[in-house]
Amino acid sequence: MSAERSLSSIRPPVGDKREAILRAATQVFARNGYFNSKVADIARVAGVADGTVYLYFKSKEEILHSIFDRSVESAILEGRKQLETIADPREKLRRIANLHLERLGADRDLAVVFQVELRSSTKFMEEFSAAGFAEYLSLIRATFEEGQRAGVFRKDLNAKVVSKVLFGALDEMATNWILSKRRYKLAPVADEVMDIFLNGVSAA
Amino acid sequence: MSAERSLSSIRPPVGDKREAILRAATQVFARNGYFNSKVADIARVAGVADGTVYLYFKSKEEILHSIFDRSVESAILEGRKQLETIADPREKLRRIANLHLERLGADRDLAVVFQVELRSSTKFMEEFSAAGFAEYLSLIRATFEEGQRAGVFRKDLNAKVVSKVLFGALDEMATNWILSKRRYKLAPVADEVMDIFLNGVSAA
Amino acid sequence: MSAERSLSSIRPPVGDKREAILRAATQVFARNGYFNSKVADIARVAGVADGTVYLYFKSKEEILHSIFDRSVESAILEGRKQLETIADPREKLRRIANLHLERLGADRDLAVVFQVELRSSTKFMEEFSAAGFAEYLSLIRATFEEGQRAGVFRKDLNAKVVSKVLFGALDEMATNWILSKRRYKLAPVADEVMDIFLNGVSAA
Amino acid sequence: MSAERSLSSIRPPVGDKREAILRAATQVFARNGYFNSKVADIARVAGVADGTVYLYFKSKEEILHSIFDRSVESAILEGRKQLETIADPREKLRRIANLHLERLGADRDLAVVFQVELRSSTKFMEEFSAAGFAEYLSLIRATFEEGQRAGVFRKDLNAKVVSKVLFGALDEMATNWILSKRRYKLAPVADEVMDIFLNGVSAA
DNA sequence: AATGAATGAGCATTCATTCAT
DNA sequence: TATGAATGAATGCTCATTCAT
Repeated sequence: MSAERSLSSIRPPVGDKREAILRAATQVFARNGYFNSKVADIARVAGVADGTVYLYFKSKEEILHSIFDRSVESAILEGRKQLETIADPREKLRRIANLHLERLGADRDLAVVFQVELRSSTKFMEEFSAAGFAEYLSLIRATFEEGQRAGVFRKDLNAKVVSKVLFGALDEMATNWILSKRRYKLAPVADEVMDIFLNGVSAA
Repeated sequence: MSAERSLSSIRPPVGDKREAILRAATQVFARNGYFNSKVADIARVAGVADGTVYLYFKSKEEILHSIFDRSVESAILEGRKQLETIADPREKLRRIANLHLERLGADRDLAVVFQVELRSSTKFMEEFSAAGFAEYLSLIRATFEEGQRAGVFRKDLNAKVVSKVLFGALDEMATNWILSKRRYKLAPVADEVMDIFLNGVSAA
Repeated sequence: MSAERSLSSIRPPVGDKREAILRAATQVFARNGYFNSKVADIARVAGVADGTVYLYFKSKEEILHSIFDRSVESAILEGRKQLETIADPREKLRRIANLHLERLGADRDLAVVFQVELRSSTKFMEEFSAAGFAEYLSLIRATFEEGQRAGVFRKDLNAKVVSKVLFGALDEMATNWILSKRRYKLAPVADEVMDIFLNGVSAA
Repeated sequence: MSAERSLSSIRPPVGDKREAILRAATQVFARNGYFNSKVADIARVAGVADGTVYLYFKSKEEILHSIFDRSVESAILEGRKQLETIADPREKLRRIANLHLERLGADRDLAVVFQVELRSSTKFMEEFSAAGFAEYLSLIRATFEEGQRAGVFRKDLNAKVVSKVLFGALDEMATNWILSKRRYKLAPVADEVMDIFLNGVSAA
């Protein structure tokens, strides 16, 4: 990486502008809302011309999709990687919860886009749901089912519902954090949620 | 009733048009999204002229607010009323959860507006949060605290977090129901959620 | 007239509402401009319902015409009457100038409508020109020609141009008075104008 | 010049579109009146898209202001320049009068905008008055005062009133020319006006 | 690849006018 | 006569997208 940087010409590396546009869009969408954001604003913040945006993205909507895709993809990758080193399903779920809130807590603008802007239309929600989101829920469900088989989680519970309950609880924490006037750390909230959740789903 | 109708003048009852517009807007917003909905569409569905909408509402945004206000107000009223007849805090929370999902499950368009359209902008979310929503969360929290004092709920839990966990779980059920291709009854899901939740928060 | 008044019922005399609407319109047009004035505003100021305006006038434009017609008509009538008692053409023109500025100076709103609003469109200007205005200019011209025949005014001048010069000078005084921040009496300005004018047109 | 043209790119010169829009707007305003003119009409006549108008002007109103500003500015510049070569204050005023009517007489549409459209609202009149118009009146007044000091004009006259009398007379000539069905040259009328005016204000 | 001037479809809102009562 | 709720045509302006350079 250092070699690449030192060798690279003054011209920015390929993909640099694409990144800049995604970062700019995250900021602009978070502060003005998707529908009130102008492509020109994104271009200005990214330091490129309006037309340049269309060299990297087909439309304003595709930018929103890309923000989502990029983040969920990396979240799932990192999640899977970390879970490999953990054996206990309860610890696995704790890890998922922590990662979930850590990531959102680390980038407020990104969190706003995820918690607010991505919910703007059923159409988008459906695509959103169809894509990485389903995979994310699956990861939770699979982990829970693993725990059911291992006898650490109640076998009478519907794993699908359980995974939604956990996701919903975490999602609500993130949304509340965004909207809260008070400034507090989001990640630690994961422990409180897991306390309730694990107590609710653990086998006697 | 038939007598009343036959005697009443041909003129529609006061508030008829306002109601028609709110109903039409709920449908239109639900199907196209708030930002993609045209006031002309709402007027057409409501069976009035475009200009008539502005005799009852100051702006398109005020229509969205009115849909929210009217529904939350009636939900809280009904909730409080029903809770009066119940003593057990666990049963109270079950009742809240049931009402929550029953109401949304009874009107898919309204549910879409609540679960999707009302989340479209931080600005609206903040107002939304500030208004009836905060009151709704309070109702849950107060009920939980009542249970803590009565010794039925764990005293080591933060009531604020607990109320958000419950709300988040229910909210997620509603959102999933809307987005689901499968058609199922939403209200019964409340029991599954409460099974996990109450198990998680009940005192040993 | 007194008999008529004392005999009239509590109900306002016929024409009362028409008058009220014209007065209201003069005020509203003067303060907001013709195009920015709403018929509803006029109705409110006149103390009648919106629809009532249309019982007395065919359209908003007709109200403007009526304000003009009524005023010019009465101005010409009064002008002719007063001129009958004067023999000297110079005095006659002085009288016309005084009446012109007295009338406008007596009702600022009316003056604004005359000096500003009535000039808003060539279409209106043309009609305006065709109607009473031409008659008014004729009155000035005839008086001047009378003076030429009597030998008091220069015979080498074109009476048409002269009448426009006088009208233009008076008109400018009125417009300036309206736009001026300073509050001063308009009528006395007539003497200053006539000093210059008569000196310019009088025979040696 | 031909070389320059053949070498210059196909791209039109900078300011070309702005000029085209101003010219088109002058024509459209003159023929339909400011309030009845649609921005779309202006765009069509200028040969540009509707949106392009807003790349050069902030609003429809700004177009009107710009027409006025551009013309008055150039008129004052040219006026001052020509006056430098003249010594006699009487000749200077004659020159002003001639320029005034020559300019308006040379572009009927522009004249209509000046004599009619710019008078449409007190608000505009006030701005209009405050801006270049005041400067124009000052130019006349200063010239008259110069003549008073030189002993060629009556010292008993109020220079402010005198300048308005002259402006008003010229203004009326322009307005009448616009409204007249007959087609005649406007500029020569200046001499007739000045004949009366100078006779009226000259010292014995 | 990059630019940014140009495009033109799209829409919330206003308000003169009508008409059932 | 009088009302005022209802109408619906009309338009300034925005902004995502294109494309000549």
